[in-house]
Amino acid sequence: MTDPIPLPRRDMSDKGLPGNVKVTREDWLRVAMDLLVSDGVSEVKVLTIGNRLEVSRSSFYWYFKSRKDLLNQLLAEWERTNTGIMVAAAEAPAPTITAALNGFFRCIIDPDGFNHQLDFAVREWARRDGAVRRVIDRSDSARTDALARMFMRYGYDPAEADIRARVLYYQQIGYYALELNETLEERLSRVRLYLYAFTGVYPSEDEVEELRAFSRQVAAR
Amino acid sequence: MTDPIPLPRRDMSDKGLPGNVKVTREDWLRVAMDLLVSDGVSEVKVLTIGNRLEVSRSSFYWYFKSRKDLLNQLLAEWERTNTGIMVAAAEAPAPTITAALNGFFRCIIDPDGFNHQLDFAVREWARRDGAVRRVIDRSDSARTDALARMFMRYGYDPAEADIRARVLYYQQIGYYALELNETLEERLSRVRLYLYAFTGVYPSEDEVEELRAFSRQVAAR
DNA sequence: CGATCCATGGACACAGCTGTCTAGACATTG
DNA sequence: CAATGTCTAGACAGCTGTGTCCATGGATCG
Repeated sequence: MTDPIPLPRRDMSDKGLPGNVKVTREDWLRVAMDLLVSDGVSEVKVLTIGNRLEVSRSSFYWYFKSRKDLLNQLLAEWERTNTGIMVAAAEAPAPTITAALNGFFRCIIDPDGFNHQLDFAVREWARRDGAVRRVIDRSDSARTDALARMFMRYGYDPAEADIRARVLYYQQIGYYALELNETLEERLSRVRLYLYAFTGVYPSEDEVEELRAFSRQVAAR
Repeated sequence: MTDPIPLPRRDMSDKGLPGNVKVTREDWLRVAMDLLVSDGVSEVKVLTIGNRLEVSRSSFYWYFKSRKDLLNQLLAEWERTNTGIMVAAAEAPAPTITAALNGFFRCIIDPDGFNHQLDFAVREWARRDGAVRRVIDRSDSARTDALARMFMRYGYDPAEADIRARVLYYQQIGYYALELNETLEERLSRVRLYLYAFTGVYPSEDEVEELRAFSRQVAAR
């Protein structure tokens, strides 16, 4: 982790950094992203980030033109990651619709997959910024379209596929909006009926068990 | 961005207000609620409200102990109204489950019913305030419980009723979270399939038409 | 060694918001 | 009429946040 060799220059841990450098541009971005995710855009403050990095606030302006400049880059980062992951999950091949839906839920559950806290922070941000609003609208369309195509691949007619995609996607966003704190077991106990409610088809026991196993495995690490 | 929008000043400049009085405590509350709904809790500022009322900011402190005092009353107002309306809609008698669901949607659609913008503003507020968070949790439970009982009244077994209530409620919250701007006709074209997706049962043509008629009537006024 | 560049810290100006204090303005009441 | 209570405006203090300016410290390279 702490190499005596210079160059890696991205860990805040020690002085692998040359000269007077204490933090990098990536450090500023990383802490800003953490703040955006945990506390919302209004808490992404130059002062706060500087304090966390234990670095003077004015150093910020060496790396970024302004606070707005920083925020734009956070938005670009969100756009680059979150939507692509969900669309890919919806497009992954699977033997049945319930198995395909499992793939969607795996992407939702996986901490390395869809970052719902980031998604929601950006969504809140969009409430007061028209430019952000437009970026989000594009992503929402891309996601629901991908989910509708998923249903269509398993024989749902386009109108029903569209509705089921919307119900599924809206429901998932709503689940996050509510910020419930269910236990893992509560959620898992409902897997079978959720899969049924979303598809109109009962999943096989193997499929139910597969999603439960995946969830427990994720929770364990 | 937040330019001084004048306006919501009361109609007749001095409507029987005695003496030097320009605005009432209710004026402060009303404008504060408008701001909460449209721009979120962070925009509920004493200065902003005072400007809109065209009244000195310092008058505020005659009516309220502090900004926090004002916010507490807005929260109480929300608690008093929004949840009760939705629970009542879920409990209203109806001949079929699809008709009962229609009742829920009517409450959602009616501008005098459930105020989703307020609901969402309070939800965002709760992200950074534990006390608000607890108030909301109570309401969410009350709402989903009422919806589950609605499904059970039409013969769904408790487990399935619970899931369908959650899918319905989460989906509705998600719909608002996305802040889509569909046209009325887009929404209405999906009524039949929505009713089917949520219940597993196709609604009668009369039921579909009844909700559409209600929507158009609301939109017209 | 000295010139140069990168990165930082601290001072400063400025803006927005909350909350306090005081001097009044105006009706009501005695 | 005058005393009282109710409401308001404006000045002021204090805090937090952004952005600019300038001096300085350290690594690197000629």
